Parts: sequence; structure tokens; C-alpha cells
Amino acid sequence: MELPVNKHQMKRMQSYDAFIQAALQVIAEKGYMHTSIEDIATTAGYSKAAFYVHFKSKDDFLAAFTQNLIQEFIDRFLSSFILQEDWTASVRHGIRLFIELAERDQWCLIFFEFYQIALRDEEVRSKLQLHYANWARFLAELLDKISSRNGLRWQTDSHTIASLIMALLDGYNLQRNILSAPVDAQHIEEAVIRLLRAWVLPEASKEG
Amino acid sequence: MELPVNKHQMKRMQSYDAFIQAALQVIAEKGYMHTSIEDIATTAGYSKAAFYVHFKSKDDFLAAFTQNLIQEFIDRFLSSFILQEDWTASVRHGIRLFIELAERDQWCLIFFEFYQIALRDEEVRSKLQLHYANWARFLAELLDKISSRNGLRWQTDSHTIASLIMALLDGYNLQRNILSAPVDAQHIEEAVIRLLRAWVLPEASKEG
Amino acid sequence: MELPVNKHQMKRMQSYDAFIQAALQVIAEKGYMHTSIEDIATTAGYSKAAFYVHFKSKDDFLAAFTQNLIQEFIDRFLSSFILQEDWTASVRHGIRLFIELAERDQWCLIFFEFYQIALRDEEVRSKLQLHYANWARFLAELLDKISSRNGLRWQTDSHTIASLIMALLDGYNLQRNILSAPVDAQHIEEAVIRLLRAWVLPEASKEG
Amino acid sequence: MELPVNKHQMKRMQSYDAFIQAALQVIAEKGYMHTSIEDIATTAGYSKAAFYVHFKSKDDFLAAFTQNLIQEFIDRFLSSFILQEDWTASVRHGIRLFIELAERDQWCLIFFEFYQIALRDEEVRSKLQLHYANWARFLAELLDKISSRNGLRWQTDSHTIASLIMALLDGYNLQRNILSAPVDAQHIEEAVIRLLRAWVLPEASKEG
DNA sequence: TATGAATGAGGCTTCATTCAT
DNA sequence: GATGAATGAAGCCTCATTCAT
Repeated sequence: MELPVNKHQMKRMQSYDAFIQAALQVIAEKGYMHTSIEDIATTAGYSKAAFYVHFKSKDDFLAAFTQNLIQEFIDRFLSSFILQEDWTASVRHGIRLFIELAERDQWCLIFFEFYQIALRDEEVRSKLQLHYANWARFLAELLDKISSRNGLRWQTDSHTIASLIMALLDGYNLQRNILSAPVDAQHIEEAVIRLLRAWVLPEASKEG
Repeated sequence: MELPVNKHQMKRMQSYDAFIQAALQVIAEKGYMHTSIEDIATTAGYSKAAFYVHFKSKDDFLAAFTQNLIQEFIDRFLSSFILQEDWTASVRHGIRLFIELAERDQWCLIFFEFYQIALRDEEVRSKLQLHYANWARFLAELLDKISSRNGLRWQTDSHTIASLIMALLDGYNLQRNILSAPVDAQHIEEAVIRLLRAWVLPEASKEG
Repeated sequence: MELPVNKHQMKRMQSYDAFIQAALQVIAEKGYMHTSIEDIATTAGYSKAAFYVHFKSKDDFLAAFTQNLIQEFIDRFLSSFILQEDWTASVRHGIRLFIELAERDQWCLIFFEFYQIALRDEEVRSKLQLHYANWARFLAELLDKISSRNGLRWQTDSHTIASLIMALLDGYNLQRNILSAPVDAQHIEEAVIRLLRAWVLPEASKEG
Repeated sequence: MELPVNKHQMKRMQSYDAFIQAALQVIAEKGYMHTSIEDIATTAGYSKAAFYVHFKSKDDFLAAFTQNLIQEFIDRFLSSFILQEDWTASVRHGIRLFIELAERDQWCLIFFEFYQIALRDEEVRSKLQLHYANWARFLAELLDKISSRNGLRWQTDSHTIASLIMALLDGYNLQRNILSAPVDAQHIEEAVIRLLRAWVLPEASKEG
């Protein structure tokens, strides 16, 4: 991901990106399981053989693709998320953003499929686990920030709370996208806020 | 599922079951994506051709297998679940049972993979959706039972609450099994109970 | 083809015939190439295994079927054909009958397919060759009868003439059934009669 | 059918032709029905997978092969056929050429098998029908040429006569190749010429 | 860098046939 | 005589991958 310095490198980056973008599109449409290298190459506008100029094998590609996927998801989230004055507003804003991103371009489906792949693929697994850990840490830090700003104290450690909230969000995405249950997103926001309140030590509770 | 009355029927049932059980084992191990009919047949101790005596095609098998999977999961749950006097005990018992079942024999992994498959396979999708709806209904009825027994009133309709609890459980299973996050199951029980308390109308609250 | 003398033999004949008839129907519809034993058995109302009670193998069946086909074709022709006073009437009547039979129940198609099979199957070939020879002989005798009755003399030996007429008829059937050319049957009658006249020694010609 | 301009195109044409030629050989030997892609590929000296580089499926191949078969047959005929001064010589020459070509390399057998296939395969059928129509037209034009050159007039329209002659030739080929009847080719020539004479309007007859 | 040609391995499915009942 | 279960062999096709250009 260095900056290109000559024409060869420019070209290389162009086609590399074309493959990644094409894969994103095809995988969203047909699922990784049913996506062949031919599919990706054709969509990218290159030949199958060109694929192997960039990636040693399909597994190699998978790793690169996964990395890209994760990075882009985080980038998009962070570039849109703004901490609000009112902590409940922050929570609602964050949840909405998360769900919105997950749904755009079928990313959610792709992620769930990659969770699946992670089961059998060490490299994908470690990448996703890191990704997940990053989110958990980000959320835990957010909770700490909230608590210190609002003079709250969590009854349970913030990392555990973060994990549970992520579970709820993941489960919700699963329902929405795979099981197509029509529970409104607003209920999720409500539930998270109630959960957070329920974890606040009673005596310290003086909401911001 | 009639009882067999002659040797032919005996044999047929035996081999059918052998295929289903073999599939369960192989799919848990390698994932459906990487499971060939050869794998299943060999594991079952039969020839590939024998597979086609029972199933018209791999898709046909998938449908039968999914149905079986769902049915067995429910059967096992219901045959072990006992409503407790104390509603929190009921909730804890149910959650523990659910998680335990999901983990035994890698069922959880299989289910998540089938959610994935459901995305592209109409038949599997409809079966899983029905399965999900059944669980949601079961849970909602349980909540109603709890509320009437304990003189509680839910602030939100019980079906929505049921859906959110299931989201939490699904998300938790995802973490545990796919992302291998080590949050303890007990935190989930805690969270669910707190959530339920948070949804009880304050004035009616006189816990059983 | 003996008369049955006991129940076993009765049953045997019944199912045997059922297989032959079923085969006739299925083969006419899908072609021998695409007809499986399963197809025949199912259409006959028996199991695949029952097929092997009557026929040692598919090849064995093929021989029996071919024999039956030929026999029935001849039987039908001979039971309908009536020698006319006027020899041209005889010829026209015979040709019409032949074409009609060939078309009924797609027999023509079946015959052409069996010519094909004969290429690679010794047994079928010898049966069809015998069948063909019989027709040629029958026709030659007919020509002889005509010539003696009408005081004609064929310029070429009657067997050769018979062969050429059969070639014309076969070729015509090919066109009609496989190439679906719409030449009217009446032209064939015309052509045959003209051919015959052309072969009559001029001096002897005094038509009946 | 452009001339190849680079090595890739050279190679492609080479292998394509190898497949077609191999198919011609194998099909002549074993019949299309019993010819597998493996057979063709092995005979051509390539792998099965290479077959699919050129043909999307066996059906697709069938269409290409049929087209090639027809084209080559016509090309060979036209490149050898020379219109003679004497019309009977033309007829004899044409018939001999036709029979000779049909027999070389077992083409006749292949054609008859493809007539068979045409019954169940729309694409092959339409190609063969076109082929047949072309022959009929060619023959009819030839007849017209003959009549105008020799001041004859056909009693029946030339297209019908052409069809009947083709029927005779087809039927003759059938006999020769499939039923192995030993009638001499010369009888066919004789018969065709007599038929043609029989169709000439008496008054106009002043043979060339 | 990019490509067309080629392939080995493997997957799904069909089918003629056997055998115990 | 008739059947359901089971199979080995074979067929069609896909796909990740390599290689010469």
C-alpha cells in the first residue's frame, strides 16, 4: 500500500484494486462460496491469469480481501462517527451508523460469510479476531469515556459490557439480514441503552 | 417416521439415518461447503450411488438435512427444559441449555453455516425462518407465562423482547464459536435478566 | 411364445408383454438411446429388478424387442394387404399401407434408430438384415406375380428392382420423418409405377 | 475461419481442428452415442478440460461438429463435381461422387446417426434440414439446367423430382451401409436415369 | 504486466446390474 | 415371480492453477 512511484507500480495498484473491488461486488452478489476466480477476473476486466500476477493463490487473495474488508469498514465508521454531548445520543448514533454500514452494499452478508470461512481458515480467522478485538476495545474505551464524563460507574467491567453489546448488534444483524425478522432498529437502541443503565451502579447514577 | 414393519423398511431407515448422521459429523468437521457426497457416503459406510437412493440430489439432501437438524435441536431442547418456580431460574436454565446444546457436536457451527446457505437457497431459508419464528414464539409465550405468573407487565410487546433476547444469544454464540471470545456464559444470563427487569413496568414490579 | 399352461406361465407372459409394450411406447417417445431400464420398468408398472426376471441384460432385451418389432410390423402389413386386380392399384395400395404403418406410433422412427443400433450390435443387425431380406423377397415375388399375371417381363431381375423400390421407400420415410420434407406420398406412388414401367421390356408391355 | 495471425490463434485453431478430426474418427468408429468427451479428447491428444476451452458443453460441440460435417461434405462434393456435356453422364458422375463421398471415412454412417440425433435435438435438426434443403435446391437447379440445355420439359416440378432422387440415394446408402445389401451402384444410376426419362414430357424428348 | 491455452483433480449424477427377501 | 436396496463404472462438467508468449 506504498505510494506508487513509477508506471509499473501504478498499473499494478490499478489492477490490484480492480480485483478487490470486483470481488466485493461479485461476492456480495453470489457469495464467496460460489465465486470463482473467473468471476472476479471477468468482473474486474482482466484475465484469470492476471489474477495470479497479484495473488499467489485463492487463499492468498482471501487474506488480502479480508484485510481490505475490515480496514474499509473501520475507516468508514470512524470517518462518520461523532461523539455526542448526551451519551445516549452517542449510543444511538453509533448503533445507527453501525447497522447502516453493515447493510450498505451487503457488507453484513459478506461479513457473516467470512465469519464462516474463519472457522476453517486460520489466516482469515486471526484477521477477523483482531478486527473484533479492535471493535471491542473501541467500544470499551467509549464506555469508559462515557462513564468518566458522566460520573457513572459500570457494575461490570467495560470490556465485558462491550462484548455483550456487540453480541446484541451481531445477533440483530443476523436476524435482519439472514432471517429477515422485521424488528425495528430503534428497539435495539432502546435495549442497549436500558442495558447500559442496568449496569450502572445505582448510587452513581446521575445521567448526562 | 412410522415404525418399520418389515426388513426393507428397516434397512431403508438404517441407511437413511446413517447418511444423516454421517453428514452431521462430516459437515461439523469440514463445513458444508467442503463436504462432498463422496465424503458423506464413505463416512456413512455406503457407496455414492446409495446416496441417490435416498436423495434425489444434493439440494434435496440439503433440505432433508436442514429439516432434521432443526427438528432434533428443538426436540432436545424441549425434552430437557423444565419451567422453574423462580422466573430468573427459568431464564438462566433456558439460556444454559440453549448454549450447551448449540455447542454440543458443533451444532452451533452448523447452524451458522446454514444461515449462510439460507442466503442463496430458498428452501433452506424458509425452513430456517420457520425454525426461528418457532423459537421466537416459544420465547414470547414463556415471557407471557412469566409475566402472568408473577404479576408483571412488559413495557414492550413480548414478541419484540423475545426477538432481542434471541439476537443476544445468537450474537453470543457467534462470538463464542466463531470469534472465540471468552466472555463467560454467566454474563449473558445476567444481561438477559437485567434486560427483562428493565422492560418491566416499574409499578407492577414485584418479582417472583 | 407358447400358449401358457399354468398360472406362472400366464403371469410371466403378462409381464413380458408389458415390458415389450412399455418399451415400444417409451422408445417411440424418447428414443432407445435415452431410454433406461428404469423408464421401461416404470412404464410397464414393474420394478427394475422384474425386468431381469425376463431379460438377462439390456442387450438381451434389445434382441427380443427387435424380434418383436419386426414380427409385428410384418404381421400388420400382411393382415391388411390385399392383392388387387390392377397391378398399379396393388402397388399404390402396398405403398400406402407401408407408409401408413411406418408412421403409426412412430414406428418409422424406431426402425431408423434400430438401423443405427444395428451398426454396432451384431444380433440386432442380423435380425434386421433378415427382416430386410424378407421384405425384398416378398416384393420380388410380388413383382414376379405381377409380371406373370400381366404378361410383362422385367428388364432387370426382380430382386434388384425390389431392392431399389425399397430404397426409395426407406429414403422417403427418412425424409418424411426425420427431415420433415413435405413431398406428398402420391408422388412416391407415381415414381414407383413409372420406375416399374421403365423396367418393363417394351415389347411385352400390355398393362393389366 | 480467418487466417491465423499470431501463435495463440494458431494454437487455438490447431487444437480445435484436432478435436473435430478426433471426433470424426471416434464417432465413425463407435457411434456418437458411445463416444465420450474423454474419447474425443484422448484421441485428439488433449485433456478433457481442454475440450471445454473450445466447446461450452457436449451439445455445443454437437452443433459445431454437425456444422463442420455438413460444410465439408458439400465442399468436397462441389470441388469434385463437373457438369458433363451429356446429361446422363452428369447424372452418373454426380451419383457416383455422392456415393463415394458418403462412404469415405464412414461419413454415411455418421450422417445417418445424425439424422437420428436430429429427432431429439432441435439445433442439429435445423442444421440438417438446411443441409438437406440445400441439396434439394442444388439438384433442382441442376435438373432445370439439364432441361433447358436439352430442350426437355419435366412433367412434375423439378423440386419434387429432386426430392425423390435424393430419397432413392438416401435409401440406397441406408441399404449399403446399414443393411449391407449388395445391390450394385450402377443399378442406382440406371434407375435415376430411367426415372428422369419417365418424367420428361414425351413430345419434348430429344435427349442430349 | 497481461493473456490465451491447457490441465489434474475433483464434484455431481446416471445407469445397468446384483442380491437378499 | 417380484421387489427394494445397493453398487461400480462411467459420464459431464468446473475450477484453481501453470506456462509460454
